[in-house]
Formats: sequence, structure tokens, C-alpha cells
Amino acid sequence: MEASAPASTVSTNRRPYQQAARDLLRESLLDAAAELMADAPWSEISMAAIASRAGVSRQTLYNEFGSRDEFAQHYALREADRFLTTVEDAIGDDPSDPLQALREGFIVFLDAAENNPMVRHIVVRDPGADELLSLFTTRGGPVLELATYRLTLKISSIWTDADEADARTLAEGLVRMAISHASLPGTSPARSADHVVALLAPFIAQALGDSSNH
Amino acid sequence: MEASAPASTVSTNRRPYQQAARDLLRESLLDAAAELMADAPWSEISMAAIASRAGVSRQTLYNEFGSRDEFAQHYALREADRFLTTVEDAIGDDPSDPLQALREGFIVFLDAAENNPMVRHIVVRDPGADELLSLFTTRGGPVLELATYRLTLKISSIWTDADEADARTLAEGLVRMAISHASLPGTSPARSADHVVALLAPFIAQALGDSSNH
DNA sequence: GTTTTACAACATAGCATGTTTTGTAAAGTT
DNA sequence: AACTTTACAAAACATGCTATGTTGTAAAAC
Repeated sequence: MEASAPASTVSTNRRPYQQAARDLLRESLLDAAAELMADAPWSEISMAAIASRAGVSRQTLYNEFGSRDEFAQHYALREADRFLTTVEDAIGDDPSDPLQALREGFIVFLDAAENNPMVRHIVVRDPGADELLSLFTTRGGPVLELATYRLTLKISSIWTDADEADARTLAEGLVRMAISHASLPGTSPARSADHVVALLAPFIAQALGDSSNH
Repeated sequence: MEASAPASTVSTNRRPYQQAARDLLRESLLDAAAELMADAPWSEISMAAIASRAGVSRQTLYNEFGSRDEFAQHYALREADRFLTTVEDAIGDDPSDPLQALREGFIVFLDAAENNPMVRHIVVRDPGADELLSLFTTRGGPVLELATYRLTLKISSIWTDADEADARTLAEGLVRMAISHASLPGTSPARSADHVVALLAPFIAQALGDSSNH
């Protein structure tokens, strides 16, 4: 019935401008939500408020993201993604001093976890507070898996002679320690990082130095 | 005014029987609460129900423990204490195989955390569930500190040649890892324990073998 | 392509109600 | 002397009702 349209979806092949405009719209909406989230918890932010803040009608919001839940998921994923990138950047690309690199990444994480409201919502299950974004955090499983996965890649890419399994073990341990210190802080982020690095240093030394594995 | 009573409090110096009777009463009440807690969350258990279950009047309960909150705290503390004892027993007293000993303790903890309802209330902040016992868990800080402290003592007492600071670092790491795996389980307790032991083994080897510290 | 207007379904906040539970006190029982 | 029974005020909680706000969808207007 349709004459000229190819067999793919409408949104897949689009002229660059339209694609860019669409992305801009979505980003603006997510940004608007982020701004509102600074003042009020998710449960108190209406779709109307988000649209209005972005200078757009409520209907446009619903056209872009199907529902309130979908929008929340997109928002949470974008935030988690940005966050992991920040940590990866803090680790850097220099393989010469692994301990210092991991320490940096750890501190960046804990500092952000203290300030960034979104991260607080993901990491800490605040009972009397926000809840609602835990739609997708309900069990933090997905986030932990994503973070472990990306950190494993990062470690493997920098210290190429490390065993893959060792990298994964280390990554998961780091992520769990990071989440633990974020939700139950000891003293300062720097001191927490020192403790964790002291605890894991022997493992790292062994994994990096000991490449005589089977 | 008082003739023969010495200057100390009434409850401090008491004849053995009376002291024992009092302890028995308190334990019976705490046991009754534990039994009820198997079927319903704390918020749904009334003081009347606890007293009745223990075969005692409500007034006696209030005479022993001043209020509902106080009772909850005593209950939670007793449970935490028992729990730590169980873990310490699992670790044992044999200094010959530290890795296996810690693995045992870890598995015992995770198994109990899965089953024991009380531990679940302490460790995991279940949003849609029980809440109320988090009066004293609100921030798990106290529990984490107690557990870290006792585990440090345990480690130091078995492996006497280990550095005190190392013992504490290890203890806190173990506790945080245990809580992390209890609230976000990976696969099975045994596999979680294997991962953690693998990660911390190098640190343990260094701390125990390397007693040439300053 | 976006906005406006409209609307049904659902969720939320407030309120008046009756019931339960807490915490305390005094009198009765063994 | 310790426990139970009875009694009671204050607070917490459940219930049913109404009013208001929000979500999600659709159609007409710009």
C-alpha cells in the first residue's frame, strides 16, 4: 500500500537536521527534568511541569516519551551513563600507576554521590524520601551490572596484560565498595578511597605483576 | 529513711534467683516477639500480642521495657549479637587456613541474611515492606561499626601476628562486602564468598606472611 | 509539527468518622 | 513483692467520602 517508503522504520533513516532537532528536543526535556529535580523529588514533579520548563507543550512530551515511566527510565539511564563516563575519565589512560588511578575514580564517584541528587536516588534507598525513581532501581541489579561491565572493560583496556577474570573480580569489588561507601559513608571520600585501595592493592599487584597464569 | 538498703540501685545487687527470674522474663518476651515476627512485620505486632504470647500481662511487659521503641531496640540488639556470635563460631579458632575460615563465616552470614527476617530488616532497606525496626537502623552505621569491631577482635585473636590496622581494614572490607552481597545478591552465597575470598586473598597473605612491618 | 482544548480513568489530598493501641495509674490477687 | 486486672486519656490508625490534580489519549486549530 505504501508507495515510496522503504521497509525500515520512520525514525531510522531521517535527514540529519530532523534527527538533530529530535535529539535536541529530547535532551531539553531531560535537562528540564534535571533542573526541577534539584528542588523537588521525582514524585512531586508533574509531566506538565517538565514540559512547561522546557518551553514545550505537555503533548509533545508524551509524543517523544510514551509515558511517565518511560521518561523516568530514559532520564535515569542518561544520568547513569554520564556518571560512568565521569568515573572512567578520572581513571584516565595511564597504565603506570594503577593504584592512584583507581583512587581517583573512587573519589570522583563518592564526591558525586554526595552531591548529585540523581545518584543519591539510584544508590541509596531513602525510605522517607523519593522512592519513585527506583522503578528501575528497585533492585539495583541492572545498575550494578552495567557499572561492573564498563569498569571491567576500562580496566582491561588500560592494563592489557591483566587476566580477564581478574579484571572482572576487581571491577565488581570496586563497584560494590563504592556503593557501600556511598550509602554508609565512613569519614571522607578520600579516606574511604585510601582504605579501599589499601585493601585491594595486593590483589592488583598480583594481577598485574603475575601474568604467568595458565 | 530507708533502713537496711545500701546506697546502690535496687536492680544492681540482687539475689541470684531474682536476677535469673528477671532475665528469664525478658528473654521470654523477646522470644515471643521473635515468634510473632516470623508471621508478621513489626508494625503489625502489638504489645498486647507479645505479652499474651509470652503468657504475661501487658503491664508486665511495660514494666520490664519502658516503651515499644525501647523493646524494639533491645530486640534488635539481641538479634544482632546472636548473629555476630554465629559468624564468629563459623570462623572458628584454627589459624591454619584463614581463607577457608573467612569463607565459612561469609557463607553463614549470607545464608542467614537470606532466611532470618530480622537480619533482612537490619541489612536491607526494604521500601515497601517493614520499615519500623529501622528506628535504630535508619543509618546502619551503628550495626556496621559493631560488626567491624567484633570482627577485628576475632581476626586479631586468631592471627596474633597480624598488624592491628590490617585486621581492621580487612574486617571493615569483609563487613561491607557481606552487607553488599546480602542486599544485592549475585548468584549463590557460596559463589559470592568465593569471589570475595579471591579478591581479598592477596591482602590476607600479605598481612599474615609479611610480619616484617615497622 | 506543535499547540490547544477536551475528556475519561486514575491517583492523591483532605476530612470526619470510628476503632485500635499506646502508655500510665490504681485497685485487686496470689 | 510481683503479677494481673481494670480503667482511662492521648495518640495513632483505618475507613469511607469528597474534592482536586494528574495521567494518558484523541481530535480540532494554528
